[in-house]
Amino acid sequence: MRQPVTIKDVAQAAGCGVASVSRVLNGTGPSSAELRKRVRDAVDELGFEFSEIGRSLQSSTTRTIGCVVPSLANPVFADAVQGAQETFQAAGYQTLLVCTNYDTESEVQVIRTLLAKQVDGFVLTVSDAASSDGLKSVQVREIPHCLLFNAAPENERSWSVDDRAAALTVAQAFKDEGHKQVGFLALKFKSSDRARLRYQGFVEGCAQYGIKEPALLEIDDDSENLTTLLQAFLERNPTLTGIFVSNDFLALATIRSARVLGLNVPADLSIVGFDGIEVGTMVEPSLATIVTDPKMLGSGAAETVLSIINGNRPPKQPEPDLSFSFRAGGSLAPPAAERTDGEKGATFSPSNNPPKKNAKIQLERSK
Amino acid sequence: MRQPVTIKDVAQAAGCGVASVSRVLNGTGPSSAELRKRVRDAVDELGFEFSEIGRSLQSSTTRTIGCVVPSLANPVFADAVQGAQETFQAAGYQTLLVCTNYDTESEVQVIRTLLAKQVDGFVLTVSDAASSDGLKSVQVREIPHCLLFNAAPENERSWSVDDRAAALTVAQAFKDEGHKQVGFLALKFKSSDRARLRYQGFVEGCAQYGIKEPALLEIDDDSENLTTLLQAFLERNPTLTGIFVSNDFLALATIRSARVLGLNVPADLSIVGFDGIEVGTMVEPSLATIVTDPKMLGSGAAETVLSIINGNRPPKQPEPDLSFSFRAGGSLAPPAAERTDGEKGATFSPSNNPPKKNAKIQLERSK
DNA sequence: CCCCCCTATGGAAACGTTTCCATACTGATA
DNA sequence: TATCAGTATGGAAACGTTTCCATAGGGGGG
Repeated sequence: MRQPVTIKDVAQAAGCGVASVSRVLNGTGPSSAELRKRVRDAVDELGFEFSEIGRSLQSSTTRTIGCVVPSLANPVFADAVQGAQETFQAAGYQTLLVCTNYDTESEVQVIRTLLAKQVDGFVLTVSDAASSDGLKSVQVREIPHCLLFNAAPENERSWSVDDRAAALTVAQAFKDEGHKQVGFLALKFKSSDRARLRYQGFVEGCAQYGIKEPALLEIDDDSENLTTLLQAFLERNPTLTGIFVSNDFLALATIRSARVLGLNVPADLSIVGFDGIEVGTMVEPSLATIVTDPKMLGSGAAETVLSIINGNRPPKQPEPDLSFSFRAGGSLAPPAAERTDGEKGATFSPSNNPPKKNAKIQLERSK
Repeated sequence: MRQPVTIKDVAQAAGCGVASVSRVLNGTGPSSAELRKRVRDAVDELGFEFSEIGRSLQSSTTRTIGCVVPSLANPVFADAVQGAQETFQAAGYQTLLVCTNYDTESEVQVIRTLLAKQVDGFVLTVSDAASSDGLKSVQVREIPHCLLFNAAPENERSWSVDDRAAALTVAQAFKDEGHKQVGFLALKFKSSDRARLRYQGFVEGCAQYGIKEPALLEIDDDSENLTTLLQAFLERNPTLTGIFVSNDFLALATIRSARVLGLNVPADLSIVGFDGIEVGTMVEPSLATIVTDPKMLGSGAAETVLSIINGNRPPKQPEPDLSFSFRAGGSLAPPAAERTDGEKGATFSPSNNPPKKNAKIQLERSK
């Protein structure tokens, strides 16, 4: 590695002072055409590029933003990060990304590290916004920041889905299909204020719609033995007809496990997810879920941070109750006992995009 | 934002010189117990933390790595980035992440920016390693780096799947099922050396196994109208019985489009994907695909960069032909005309995890 | 003709660290 | 007692920029 070509080398090669080089290259301050040429020639010859770190030291600004999320394995966060990163980049900022793996310990530590790196701002999804030490460090230093996916505590901004309201909607959907007893399944329940809010809203909604208080299944390890856990859960709650799963990915895994257990989704067990990832529309039956727009949220949080940095008014975010929508899908249907069409047990009945057996193209291809 | 507490403030508060503060805090050089206490007290009182940028200027090291990938929307890259990031973080390095959105223009530009930020190393997935200007900039500056997913040109290291060999395997799988004419579907074909290698290997494999040269369907826009394009493609190639799709996500979308067109997968059209994303095992029929381990690749590339930085021997990567495996799935089966079991047209026949209708749990729940 | 203002330029300070070097003190050895 | 080794400490340079300030020359207005 070699990169010892500094502004001084350019100045020497061009036969002028460093101040002149800086002025010419940055277009700040006057300079003669002749000097400009000499400087540019020297730059080309030496392949000079400014070092941002000298510049940062002087301007005490790094044009770098810290971005902290639990994981990229969940496409919700991947999309959000991408949205934030694009927005920042368009404004000339780079993004320093860290995943905490839902670990509170490392959450506070990485935030400290980013702080030491003198980032100009933060976009963060913390495990619990109300108690995060990492968030506190950011607050006391008064670094521009915005939460993402977290419920905003007092005096904080956050771009997020209204988890409680969304969960209410799910409860209503279960009610509309005639379910009387349902469950709630979440990963990392303890370390996520989002999962807690969803559960809370769901409990509330069930009460409101006359559904029995939902049974809670909380799993820690990464769905290694989801099938076993699900089986035990269903044996403990034999009259359950539906489960609200706190994210789509886990919901799909749950459907798979249900199948392994010989259950028909949705006839024996309805599943509703959360997030609205695209593959949910590609599977059979399609996944009923809460649709969100993570990329927009990430981008919005980024805009908010930029506005704080620039002293502008922060952008308006969508109304909380418009931050999500319910998407019907084949994985949610009336429980088998409730069915009126006698279809009980009809496994894999197509529930979206039903094949048109006689479609034009098939005829054409039949030879 | 306020953070004007520097080592000088600490020195003043502790009544000593800055050199002593540095020595005490970094544990370098001798110091008296009494001084140590005074310094630590001052630090606590002022809430001092080192600024990495002063340190970087002095040490000409940033403990920051540039990480460039096309997109995070594809879980393959998200996983790889996560793997790389974790490895770097464990070694005390932060990751500066940029997505190029498959745009060559911005690829070179962001690399320049990262270079100016004085990153200590790079992990990159470029659109075409053989011709990337961005990669060249990194090379001439002799910054430690490692490619990821790209085929390695001369004198370059890369952690990647052997795309060509994997595509050969796919061709063989099609042959084994009795397919005689197949197609290849890819997104961003032009701007990805990976897709090109897969195509090339597939063509080669088809020739080798006596399959007609595969028809190529290349789509640019994000599968907006995939169904229409697929329909036109199938009309142009009416005897096609299978398609190799260059990534799993697109493969799932293709299956959906095929269904919309009234086709039965796999009876009318077999699909094989590439990547091995987990949801491929959750859908019905399950997706036949090439399984890779992106997180491992990302982590490996990171290890390689670290070893270059530290002057160690780079880690050994898995043998090219062990970098992937074929996963059978319900989306690949003999073409309908070839079938011997008379099952033609049996839509949605379960192909994995077949429901055990009389499983214990179902009996228990039947009341 | 003097003064002032404008353009062009360079020197030097400042940003926050680390580290080299010098100084001062303490015992211990010769 | 003089010398030496070792510990404890502070001053100052260096890292690569930007920017303030000073200098210098030239032209125009009084």
